[in-house]
Amino acid sequence: MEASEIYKCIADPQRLRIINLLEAGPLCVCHMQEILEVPQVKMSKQLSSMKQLGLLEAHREGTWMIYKLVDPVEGLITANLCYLREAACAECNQLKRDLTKREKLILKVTKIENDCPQEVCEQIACC
Amino acid sequence: MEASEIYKCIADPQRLRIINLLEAGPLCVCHMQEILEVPQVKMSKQLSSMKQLGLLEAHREGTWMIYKLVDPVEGLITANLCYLREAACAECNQLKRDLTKREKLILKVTKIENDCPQEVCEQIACC
DNA sequence: ACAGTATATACTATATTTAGTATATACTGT
DNA sequence: ACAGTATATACTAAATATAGTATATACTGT
Repeated sequence: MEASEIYKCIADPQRLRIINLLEAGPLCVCHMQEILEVPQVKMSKQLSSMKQLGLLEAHREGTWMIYKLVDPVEGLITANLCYLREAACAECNQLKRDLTKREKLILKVTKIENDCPQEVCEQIACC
Repeated sequence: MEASEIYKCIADPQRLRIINLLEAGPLCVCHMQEILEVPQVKMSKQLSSMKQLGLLEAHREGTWMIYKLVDPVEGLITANLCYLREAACAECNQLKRDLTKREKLILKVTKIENDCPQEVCEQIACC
């Protein structure tokens, strides 16, 4: 994977936010949509481009698609997330807020068992 | 300066090479052109966009324009150059070759005093 | 004032990226 | 088989970025 491709990817704030979220653990599309407040098409297209690039992988869990960062995470990604989280800028605050929102959402969906069947809850990070 | 703007900038391999060169010291446009082997227009336009973005600054020295990274260098830039130079990838080798070429060029122009008057030689890094 | 060198800009053509609407696919529970 | 939910894709319009040619500007030395 070329460095320039990775930079192009994270040059889009929305895509950077996706990576930031996934670094904390796998998530399904609909939850990312909810956290980032973007329309479904946009979410889906961005995820698919990042998957194609080789940064993400996905598997199906019922009707959900669960996305996660490939393992091992691309070093350039890790280095930049690490840098940005330390920095004190508007963009970085956004990333932190997203992580908080993620925590809350996970707590919520974990409690409503109808929204998130037990066997799924135990397997994946997003519920 | 937004992180995404910086990523957009270094997402272009050519611009990354320029930054990599300037991190080693100021250079005039024609020398960068020679090292990177790009047409004058392209060089000039890229430099001007990076200057506008606030990454570079320039001053005139006779007919030459000497470009350098702003001081202090944007942290995100430093962090990424640092990372890339350690990495073992095609792009990174290119960056290293550019620095070698820069050394050679500087040695050369320093010796030919006609090409590079003494008072300029002492002031700027590129000759 | 003029020729030469270095650099920048205007203008245009072309390619790339992004966003939106509509539609398709994959799966679940009834 | 059918309705509902989640996700992906095709197609199109619009915005952005890039590259090339020609021309302009800034300076130097004669």
